[in-house]
Amino acid sequence: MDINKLHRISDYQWRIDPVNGMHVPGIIFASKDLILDMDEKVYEQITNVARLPGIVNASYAMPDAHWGYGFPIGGVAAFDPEQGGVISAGGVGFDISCGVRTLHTGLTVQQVMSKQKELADVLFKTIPAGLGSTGVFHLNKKEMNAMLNGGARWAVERGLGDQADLERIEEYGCMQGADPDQISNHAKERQKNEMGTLGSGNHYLEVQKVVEIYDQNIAKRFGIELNDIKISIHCGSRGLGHQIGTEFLKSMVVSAKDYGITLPDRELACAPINSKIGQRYLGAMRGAINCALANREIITHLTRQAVKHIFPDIHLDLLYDVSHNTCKLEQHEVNGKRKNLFVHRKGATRAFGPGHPALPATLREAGQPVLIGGTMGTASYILAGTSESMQLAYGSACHGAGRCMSRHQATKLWRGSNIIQQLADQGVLIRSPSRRGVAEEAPNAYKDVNDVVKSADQAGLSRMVAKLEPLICIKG
DNA sequence: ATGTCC
Repeated sequence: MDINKLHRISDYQWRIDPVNGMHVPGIIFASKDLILDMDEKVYEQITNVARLPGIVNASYAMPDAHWGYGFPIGGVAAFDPEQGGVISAGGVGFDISCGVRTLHTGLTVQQVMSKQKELADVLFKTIPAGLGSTGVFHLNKKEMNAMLNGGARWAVERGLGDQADLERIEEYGCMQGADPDQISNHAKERQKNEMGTLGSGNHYLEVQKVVEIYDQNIAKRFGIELNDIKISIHCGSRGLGHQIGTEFLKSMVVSAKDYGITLPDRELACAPINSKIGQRYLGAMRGAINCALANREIITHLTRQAVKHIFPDIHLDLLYDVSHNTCKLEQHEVNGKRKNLFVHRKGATRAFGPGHPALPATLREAGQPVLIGGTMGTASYILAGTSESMQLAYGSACHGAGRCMSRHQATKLWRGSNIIQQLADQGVLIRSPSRRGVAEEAPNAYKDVNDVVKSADQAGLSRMVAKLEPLICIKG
């Protein structure tokens, strides 16, 4: 990106002044080097989002921002329903409520390393992964609707998770306001055999080691110590979310004209929040959020079973679960007034600061855990939401490393088998049904997660708490 | 991301 088009506010905050129909400025939170490496398309997309009706404050981009469908991935934008604000299927993304959860294990590095291969194999055998993978649970129509309404709470009620997990999930594991009637039978059909599956692409399950602590006080509150073994799960709403996104995107392109909305880009198809289709999408998307929460809960259940095969006395407790493709109704202060806003986070993590009422009592003083997934062979990070972040971008932070290369380009440069061998030499065991998938996800196809996280910390979006490195990765 | 194109 041409940095000369931006105004420097600080080393980690840059502004695009509103021009040509932009209602608000654009704000990018990133270091100069990360911005120089961003595609020019990201600039275009940030400015296009700023042209949508009812946008409040600014169109934001997180340090891991890259070119997405309509909105940039790493984009955050909030809309005011009282000012004609819109909701956009492309602003949420296709993999609705894709997210990360991290589990404590209580295992030592020695325990895991002495059983590294066995653990990798049993996890790979137990957790279905890959494109089109199906699970051991099959939902009839009634159960499908119960799942779409109940989320992780539905899974726990059926013995597929712990009650204690629920307070460690955004929305306490159940997104209110889901409307399964707004989800097509086709979307439900695609999902009925896919519960408890990882999926493909950048989705994974990782066994990780805590290698660095940056904030002892918050780490202690989160239950993180140096050399701890954690397990992180990254996946979303599978075929259901994708189908909902596809269908509503088409409908919103058509309906935009009816509502007098001029789209700066077809991919930014959207509808007024206070419109029939806007409300329908909201109900469907909330169902997909519950689908992703239930999916991660079931995968957690399967992971607990798998780990018990090798370590019978170990039980995994949930640290936290974050979603990073959502649109949520939240209260934020705008010019000194509390406003109800619909906050789109696409490839961006909610990062509420200390004291926020949405956080459970056990985490409220520390701030929300922000779980940042790396790539195979590189680090993941745990951060904490800050008070400052609430003012900067509605309490939001980055979500991962962010791609810097297309999947196609990656498969031209690398072979999956070589990547797996290289990582094995570094002590990281990979298990995947797809060699090509591994090549597409090669660590070097991503930005340096260390730079991304440092920018998020320095910009004030979140505070670095701990760094984790992978030992085992089950890759979709 | 995705029954990797209805």
